[in-house]
Amino acid sequence: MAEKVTIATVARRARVSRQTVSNVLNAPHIVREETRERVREAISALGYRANQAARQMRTGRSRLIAVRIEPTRDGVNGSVLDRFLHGLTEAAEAAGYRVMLYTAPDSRSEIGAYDSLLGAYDLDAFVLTGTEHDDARAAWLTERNVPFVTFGRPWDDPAQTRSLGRAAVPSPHPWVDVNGADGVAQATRRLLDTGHRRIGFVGWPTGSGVGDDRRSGWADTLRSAGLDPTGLDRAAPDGFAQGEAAARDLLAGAEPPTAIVCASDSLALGALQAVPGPGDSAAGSDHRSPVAVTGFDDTPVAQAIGLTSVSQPLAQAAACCVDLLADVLDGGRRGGPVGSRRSDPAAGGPGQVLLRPSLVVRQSG
Amino acid sequence: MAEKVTIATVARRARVSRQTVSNVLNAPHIVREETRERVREAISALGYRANQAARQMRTGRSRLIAVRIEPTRDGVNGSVLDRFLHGLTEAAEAAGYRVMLYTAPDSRSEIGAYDSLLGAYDLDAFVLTGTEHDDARAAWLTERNVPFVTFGRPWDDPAQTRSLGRAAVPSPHPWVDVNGADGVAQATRRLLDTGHRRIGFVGWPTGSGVGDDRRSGWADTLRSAGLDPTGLDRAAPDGFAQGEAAARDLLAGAEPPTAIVCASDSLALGALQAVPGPGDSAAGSDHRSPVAVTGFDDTPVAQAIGLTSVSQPLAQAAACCVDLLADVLDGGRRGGPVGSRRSDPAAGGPGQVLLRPSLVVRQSG
DNA sequence: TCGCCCCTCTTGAACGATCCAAAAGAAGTA
DNA sequence: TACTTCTTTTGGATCGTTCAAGAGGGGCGA
Repeated sequence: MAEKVTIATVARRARVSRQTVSNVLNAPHIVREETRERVREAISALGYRANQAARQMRTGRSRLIAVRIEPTRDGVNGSVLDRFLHGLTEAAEAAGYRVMLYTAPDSRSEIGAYDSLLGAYDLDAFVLTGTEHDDARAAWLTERNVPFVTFGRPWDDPAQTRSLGRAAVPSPHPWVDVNGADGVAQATRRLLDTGHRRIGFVGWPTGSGVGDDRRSGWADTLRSAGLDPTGLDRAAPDGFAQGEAAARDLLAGAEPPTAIVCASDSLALGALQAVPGPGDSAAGSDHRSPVAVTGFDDTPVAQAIGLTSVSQPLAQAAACCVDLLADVLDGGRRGGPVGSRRSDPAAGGPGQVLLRPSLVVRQSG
Repeated sequence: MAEKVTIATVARRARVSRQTVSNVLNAPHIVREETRERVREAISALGYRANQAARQMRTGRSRLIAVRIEPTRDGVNGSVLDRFLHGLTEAAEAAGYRVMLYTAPDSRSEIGAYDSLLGAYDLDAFVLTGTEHDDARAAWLTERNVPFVTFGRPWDDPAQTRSLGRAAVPSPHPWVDVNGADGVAQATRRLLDTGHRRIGFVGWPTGSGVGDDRRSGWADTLRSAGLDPTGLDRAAPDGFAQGEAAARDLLAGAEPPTAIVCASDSLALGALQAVPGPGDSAAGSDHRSPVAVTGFDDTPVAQAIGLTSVSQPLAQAAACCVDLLADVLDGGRRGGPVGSRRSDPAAGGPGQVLLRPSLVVRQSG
C-alpha cells in the first residue's frame, strides 16, 4: 500500500517547507521560479493531490455547488433538467468545482435542505432551477449571504421590489435565463413567413412568469405583423391531454387557426393529436393544407416525432451559471463587486445573462 | 452574525466535555441517559451540525457517493438515468449520504476521473451505471478496494472469471439490476395471450449484455409456447430511424409478424412509423387488425404516445444500490463480509439484487 | 557602515472533529 | 480500609491544509 501523499511529503522531496508547497498551489507568483519548478516536479512525481477536506476546514470553502434534482414532474420536460445538469457538471469541473445533488418535495422544505446542507457541508453555492414570483428561496439565501445563481429570471414585480426603501433595495441576484418570448416569436415569425395568417397559441394559465413570457412572444409578433391575436389563444395546465383539449377547442371555432404555437412540447404533442395530419384524409376534413404545430424545449419527444420546437441552449446556460458563481466565489472574496470583471454576451446588467434560444424546424411545422 | 456552533459550544452549554458530545453522536449507548438527554437538548437548542470536513479529516470518510452523469447519449433514453439519479439522491439522503456528480466522455477517462476524485475528495463509494463485458472500471475499483455498486449485472463470462485460480477468484461485486429478459417475456406473453402468433423482435446487435438478455426473453417465451422465433428478429443500433428500418424489413417478409417487441422505446417509436396504424387506412394496407408494438423503459415518449412499454423500478433499484453501499460502508468496516446481514428481496446471491420490471399496457399494444 | 526595504522562504498555530489513554467515580469484595 | 472492576468523563494528540508572523539575504540610499 502506497504511503499517503500529503503536502509534507511533497515538501520533503522538494526540500522546501510545507508553506512553500502551499504557495506554489495557491499563489505561484510569490515563489521563485526555480523553487516553483522543483515543487511542481515533486508534485507530479508523487502524484500529490490536495486534500479537499483539510483545505475546506482551513478556508471554509468546499468547492462544492449544490443543485436540486427534481422528481421528473412532467414526463416530457424532465430531460431538460437532465441536460442542464450535465452541462453544469461539466462546466463546474472545468472551473474546479463539483456538483452535489439534493432533493426536496417543495420549496418550503427546500429551504430546510439549504440549512442542513450548509451546516454540514459548507457548500460554496447553490444553483436554483425554475424561479417563482417572489421566490422565498432567493430571499432566504440572500439574507444569509449564501452565493447562488438562478436558472430563470426573478419574476418579481420590479416596482414592488424597489418600493421597500432607498437603502434597502434588494440587490438583484445573478441569474441566467433563456429568452422564451424570443423563442416563441421566432416560431411565430417563421409561420408568418410561410404564409400563415391565423396562428393560435396554447400556453399555461396566466400567472407563471415563464408562461406569460412565452405567450407575449406570440402576441407581440402577431401585433407587429398587423394581426390581432384576440381569441386565438387558450390556457391549459401543462400536459398531453390538456394540450389536445385546448387545441380542439381552438380548432372548433368559426375561423380556426392554420397553425398552433405551444408553450411546451407536451402541449404540442397533445395538439398534434387534435389536428388533422398530412396524410390523414380519413379524418373527414377537406383537403386544405395541414395545421402546423410547434412546441417548446426541443425534448427527445420532439426529436423523435419530428415536431418543430424551440431549443434552449442548456449547456451554454449551465456554463454561464458556473461563470457567474465563479465570479462571486473567486472574485468576490478578493475584492471587486459581483460580475464586475465580466462582459456578458447578452447582458441585462452585471451578472445577468439572457440567452437566445433557436428554432429547430422539423416536418410538423 | 451568529457565532459558529462547534462541538465545543455544545459541550460548554451541556457542561460536559467535547468527547462526551462526540459519543452522544457516534456511540450513544455508552453515555448515561441523563447526560445524553442534556447533550441532545443542547444540540437542538444551538442548532449544532457536525462539520463534515473535520469529521472526514479524522475518519477518512466523506459520506459522499459519486455517480457519473452521462451526456444524454440517446435523446429518448436519457431520462432513465435521470429518474435513477433522483431515486439515488433520495435514498442516499435517507441513509446519511450525499450524491456527487462527475462526467467522463468514455470509460477510459472515467478511470482517470476516479483517481482524481478519490485523491481530492476521499469519496466513500461509486455507483456505476451501465456495465460492459469485462468492465475495466470494476476491475480498477476492486483492485484498489474502493467500494462500489453497479446498476447493471456484470456480463463477464463466469467460466473465464473463475478460471483465474483457486484462491484468486475475484469476489463478485455487489450489483443491482432489472431483469430485462423477464420484462420482454412479460410483453411477449401478453401478446400471445391476446391472440398474436407471429411476434417479431427488434433489438440491438449481439454482443451487448443488456441486449442479448432482452432478446432471450422474447425467444424463450416464444419457444415455451411452442413457436419458432427463427427469422422473426432483426438487429439494429439504438435509434429512431434504425428501428423504423428494421421494422420495415421485418414486415416486408412473406409472413409478416402481427406484433413487434422492441428492446427500447426509441426502436419502438421507429417501428411505430413503419407500421400501418389503426385509423391509417390510407397507407394502402388491407383492413386487418393493426400491428402491435411494445417498447422498453417506459420513457416519457412512451407515456405521451401511448406506447405499451416495460417499466423499470428505478427508484427501487436506486434504493437497493444505496442499501448495498451502506452495508459495505457502515457494516463492512466493523466486521462481517459484504451483504452478510441482508436478506435480499429477489436475490441472486449476497449483495446482488435482480428486480422485476412491470409491463405498462397502453393502446399501442 | 548602517538602516531599511523587498523578496523568498520557514516556523508555529489554528480550523473542528475523532481516537486514545488514563483519571474519576461508583459499587462490589476481601 | 484497601483493592478490584466497571462505567463515565477528561485532556491531549492528531488528521492535512492555510494563515500570520518572522527570519535570512541581498540591494540601495544615507
